[in-house]
Amino acid sequence: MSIIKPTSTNFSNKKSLENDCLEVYTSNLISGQWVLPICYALLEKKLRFADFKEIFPNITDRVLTLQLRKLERNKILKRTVYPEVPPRVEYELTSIGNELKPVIKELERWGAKHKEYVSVQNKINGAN
Amino acid sequence: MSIIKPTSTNFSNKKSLENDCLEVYTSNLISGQWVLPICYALLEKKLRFADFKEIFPNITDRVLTLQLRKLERNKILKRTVYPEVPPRVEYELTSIGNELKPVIKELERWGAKHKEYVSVQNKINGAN
DNA sequence: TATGTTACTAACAAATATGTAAGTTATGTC
DNA sequence: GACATAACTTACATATTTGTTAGTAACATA
Repeated sequence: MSIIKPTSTNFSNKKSLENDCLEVYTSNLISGQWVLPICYALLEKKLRFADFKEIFPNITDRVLTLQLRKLERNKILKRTVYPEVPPRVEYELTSIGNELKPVIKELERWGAKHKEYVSVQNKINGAN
Repeated sequence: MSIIKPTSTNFSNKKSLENDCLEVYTSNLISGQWVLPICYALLEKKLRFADFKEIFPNITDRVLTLQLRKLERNKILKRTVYPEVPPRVEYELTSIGNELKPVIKELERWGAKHKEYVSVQNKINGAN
């Protein structure tokens, strides 16, 4: 999400891993601090740039733009610009974007279980 | 995965997002370039340090150590050191680690669909 | 006493992601 | 003509992750 060097070890490792492992491919598509929350919000309804800033008061214009553009590039959302002034831009999930729902649900489900697991383990081991 | 500043904007955003969104919580736990491949490999059987290096020839000792330690810290895997020389250390998934299987499957499923979606879209739009 | 083995660690460097602050654009309304 | 507006962009700074290279420990065996 910014400038990447197609010649770096990092880049080539990333590419070969995402080629070999579909789960890494997906993980790379939904990486980015605000990507999942953005998709989550879009599952409910289409949103404008300013809507996101209201939902996520701590995101900056720059990072919001970067993450939205990445999602657009990967066809997870569609960006519609209305030729008005001041500009109006709407973001909505594509069909494959909408299909992220079960993925997100699964992540949530496991996350809840993990939290529970950790708290139980900590009790057993008498952590404070 | 290394030194983090608990006072940075980045850190506090991350924390508040993972508090509010379970899917972000999970995503943060399975982030790290080699984490999912490591877990994937461990779903089949327990492995030693050198086994990982054989499976992933491009990972370095340092990064492998970092990622394994992160997984251990988060109780996704268990590290067993045998008091021998030369040392023998075995890594295996905990029960919650094993439960990552359906998560991984879901990520794979969506990834395959996404690849298909993108290729179809490209045909429609006459991309070369 | 020197060597080999395995699983690391340390010091440093590069790459990538995120954050800060200050513009810019185009046009309708005052 | 000056101003407000929404959705950005730019230049720069910081934070975090990943990679490179060169060790280290501890003991069994040669």
